[in-house]
Amino acid sequence: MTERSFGGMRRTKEDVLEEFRCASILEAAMTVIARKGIAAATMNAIAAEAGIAKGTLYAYFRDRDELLTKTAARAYERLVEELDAAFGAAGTLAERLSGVVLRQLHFFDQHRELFRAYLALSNRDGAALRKSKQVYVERVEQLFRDASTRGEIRDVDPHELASMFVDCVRGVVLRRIEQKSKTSREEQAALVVDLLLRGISGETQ
Amino acid sequence: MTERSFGGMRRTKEDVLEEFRCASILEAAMTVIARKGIAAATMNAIAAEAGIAKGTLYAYFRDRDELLTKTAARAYERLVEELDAAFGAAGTLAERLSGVVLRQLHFFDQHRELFRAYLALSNRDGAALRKSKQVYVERVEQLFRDASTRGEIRDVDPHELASMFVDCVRGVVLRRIEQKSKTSREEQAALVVDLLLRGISGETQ
Amino acid sequence: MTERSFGGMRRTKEDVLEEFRCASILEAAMTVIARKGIAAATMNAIAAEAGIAKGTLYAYFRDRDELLTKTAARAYERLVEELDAAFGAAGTLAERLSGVVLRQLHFFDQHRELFRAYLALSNRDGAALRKSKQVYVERVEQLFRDASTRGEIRDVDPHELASMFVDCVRGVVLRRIEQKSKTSREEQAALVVDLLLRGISGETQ
Amino acid sequence: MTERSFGGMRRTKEDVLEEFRCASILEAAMTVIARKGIAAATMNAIAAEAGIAKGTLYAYFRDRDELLTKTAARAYERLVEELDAAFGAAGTLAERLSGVVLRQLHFFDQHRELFRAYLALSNRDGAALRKSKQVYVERVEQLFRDASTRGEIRDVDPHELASMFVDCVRGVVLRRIEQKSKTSREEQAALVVDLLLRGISGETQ
DNA sequence: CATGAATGAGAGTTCATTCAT
DNA sequence: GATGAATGAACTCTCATTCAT
Repeated sequence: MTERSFGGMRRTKEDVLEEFRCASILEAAMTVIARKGIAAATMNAIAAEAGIAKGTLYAYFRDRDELLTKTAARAYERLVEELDAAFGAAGTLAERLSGVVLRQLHFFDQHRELFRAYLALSNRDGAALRKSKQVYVERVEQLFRDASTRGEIRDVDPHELASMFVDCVRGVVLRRIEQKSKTSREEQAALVVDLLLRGISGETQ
Repeated sequence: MTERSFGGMRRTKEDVLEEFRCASILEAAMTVIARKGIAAATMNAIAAEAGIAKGTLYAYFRDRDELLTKTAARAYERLVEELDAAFGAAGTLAERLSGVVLRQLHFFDQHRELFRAYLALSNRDGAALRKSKQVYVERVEQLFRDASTRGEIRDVDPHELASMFVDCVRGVVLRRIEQKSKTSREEQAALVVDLLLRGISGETQ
Repeated sequence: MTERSFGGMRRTKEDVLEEFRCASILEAAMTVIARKGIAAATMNAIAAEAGIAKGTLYAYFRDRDELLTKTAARAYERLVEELDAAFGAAGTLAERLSGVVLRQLHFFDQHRELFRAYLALSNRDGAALRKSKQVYVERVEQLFRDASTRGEIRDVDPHELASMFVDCVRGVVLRRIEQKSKTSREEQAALVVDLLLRGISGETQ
Repeated sequence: MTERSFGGMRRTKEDVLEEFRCASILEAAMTVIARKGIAAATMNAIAAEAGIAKGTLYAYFRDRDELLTKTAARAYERLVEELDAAFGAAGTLAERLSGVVLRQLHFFDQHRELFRAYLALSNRDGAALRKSKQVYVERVEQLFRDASTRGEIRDVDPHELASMFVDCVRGVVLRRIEQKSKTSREEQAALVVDLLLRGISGETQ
């Protein structure tokens, strides 16, 4: 059971190292983008931030485009990881949605810089990015499907619904960061969810 | 009636000319961005599109950044102009919102390329842009204020409401363009407005 | 008859300027290549030699490849210009060929550095180069055609003949430069021509 | 019979190994150059072709320059080996020269790619290359010396003669490859030799 | 010794900006 | 004021070379 016993193990070891390097480069890219925007995220700057040589970047990513696209994808993954617990929580739709929004507000309150990276990166295109974005949206979508199954909500295209929800939350975070909103996270989360659930029609309902 | 007679007039004349030049440069910038994206919108390309010399751009804009930011601002103005009639129309909130969404979907269906410019430009920052964006949001906001006054809707922060509405519509347009949505504009508009008004809670309401 | 009289004239003026710039860049390229070889002929080095900025090169040549190929073409043109009188001279084939060889030896004795450029450049490919090379070979070819018409030589494919002549002369120049040959130009020229005309068979002929 | 018993033997053994390694690296270099040209012959590509690690190249060659120069030298050696039989054959000068040309045409018809390597490499300088080139020329030279001794040809500097012959043959091969000549190898060989022997003067001889 | 990940100097190229005309 | 040739800083990307494993 030594490392030598299984060739596969050694392979894995190298893979782990490579993965680790990739990850720290992506991390560095996110940091730089968060700090100075995407245009200033030069290969030079990213390499410096990662503490490696410029040329080394090209050992892990074909070119700048691939690096940035994968950075975007990684950013979405990070968000999904962060929200995983919230997505998996039990409760009514309202409770679960509130949980998600709250967690997201919390996450970006703590990693304000990261949000700049999201905005800057989310317009890029590329299969990898689209896939990661999709994963995120699908998690939200599932919440609505569940609620639909349980008869909690009326019948609406869950993909469109999830997309709109995501758009709204993104906007809320943006405004929160820009305007240093004084409203508490809880209130903001409640507002979004309340609107979505009850709509804005007159009080009589 | 010599040129000297009315200094003020001449001033104005020149101003008009300057404004006209500015406008056509911004127009050219939007065209280029729509066609090839923001990265390809070099000073060269914009000048060529505008039919003037590269150096002349600097007589009207301090640098590329100012030019792009003002282009973004102008893009929002264009949208507001386009939607002016819809904003001013009479009717219930639902009717008016539907009108706005519909008009916007229609506008971008016809000027699909323009939407690329919006996306590309909307993340820039700068006072001019913020102001134009704000004008757009405020027009929406007013719709909600009116409805609130008339008791059509319950009491919700109209600014937040308007912002979310804008976010949602933008998302709808984006998905419409990306996925070449088959749903009619009318259906999509109705869906958005319906959701916003009634929420998604169970059918019983 | 002022310059303004003819739009065409002004046009020409600009063209002349452009042509002049191009020419001096090509000159610079040849100098650099002659001095350090083709690999060291970087855009930087060429620009420095020409006394202009690196970026300016790209106003006159699409990229390095085009610049180098045109440099090669220009080098052949120079040679042809240099040999023009010799090609046009009257006399027997032997006299004319001797004149050509002699002139070429003379030319490269004076511009020894240039020869390095020829060697370095002559292996490149590209239509422009091929054409200029062809012009050179065709001038030689014509000498043989004339001689053939006049019955001075037996019937041999003149293109092949010219090519071989060119190859031989090139070799002679090369050896002359490398070994700092002590033989006089006249002797060397005579040798080449004599060999070509009489061949090397036994004295009895 | 331990390893220590014959230091000399071990030395030799290692030398053989080293020589073998060197040879296969040079072989690999030639293959790469023939396939993609000299510019694409990176240390990486050569190592990959040779099936060894990049760093190992530096155990056998000081740097890229030495490797390429020795590759050029090796290329000449290969040619000489190929022509060895032809050089050693009996017969008149005409027969022997024809044999050499024919063999060379044959060799490059079969290894057309190799010729690219020759052209690309032949302009390099360095003692090793010069020496190998010289060996090749000297073999040709010997043919002329023999013929001279036997009174077959008139008295001409055999080195110059050999060099010109080599230049001509190179040219013929080049044109043959470029223009996919339809003439048979035999005819082309005969032409070259005939010209050299009899010259081109009028038929009357 | 062989390896190949890491290095970093330096290549080609682009383009915002300036300024003499 | 308009022009566009010229600039040169800055960018992406390559690759010969080194050195810890």
